[in-house]
Amino acid sequence: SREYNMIIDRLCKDGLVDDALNIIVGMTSRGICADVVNYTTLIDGLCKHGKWKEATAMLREMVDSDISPNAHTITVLVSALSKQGRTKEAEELLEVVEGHVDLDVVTYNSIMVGYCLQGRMDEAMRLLNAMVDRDLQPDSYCYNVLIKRYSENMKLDEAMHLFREMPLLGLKRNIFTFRTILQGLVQIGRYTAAREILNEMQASGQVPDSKSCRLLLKGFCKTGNTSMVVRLFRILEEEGFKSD
RNA sequence: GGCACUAGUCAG
Repeated sequence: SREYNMIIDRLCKDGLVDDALNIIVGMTSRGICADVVNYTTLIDGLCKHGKWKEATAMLREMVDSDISPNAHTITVLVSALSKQGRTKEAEELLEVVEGHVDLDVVTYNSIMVGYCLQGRMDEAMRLLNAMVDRDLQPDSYCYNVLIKRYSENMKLDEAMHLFREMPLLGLKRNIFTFRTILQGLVQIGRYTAAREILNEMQASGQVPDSKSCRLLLKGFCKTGNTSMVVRLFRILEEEGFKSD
């Protein structure tokens, strides 16, 4: 069934969801039982191509075949709803399945992203706390999303607070975390803070990626900070001017 | 018990 799933997934990601659906139909007609992974993969494909009706039909078919949805399945649905701004329905779905399905951080994060997209950061933070309440440890991914949205909304104090909180919770700040916070700081002209973060980053052994360097370079060029410009230029040089 | 493995989160 793994082999089938690789095909189903490939077809879905190539936009051939109808063909993917036919694979499942073909499986059942040959007496091969599609499993939760197969259904989830297809439902994800259907959701991502706007075929919500078909997606819910597949969910029903799955449940009718006595296959219980798992965290992945619920995440796929919740994520689709959230991205359409249907966060209320997404939360309702969670309420229905809580206690039956072991939801994980990714599931809650998907709704959190939905609230972020609506600019409802208070609700997004509520979801972060909901994870903790359910004994789920929010991961770097969750924090990166929040930091990014706070930064984009010019709420750098909130963003910085989360950024500082990460190591205290044992969360590793990766290249995306740093890029996001640097982007935010440069955007509102907090160059000194940006420089300090760069120091911190290098002190912790992280190499700033070229995107981070370039956005910093742009900022420090504007302020005429020659030493920083030179420093950033050197980092870029060592990386060989990659264009990611 | 450990590792690996086919699906999910704005890291476009």
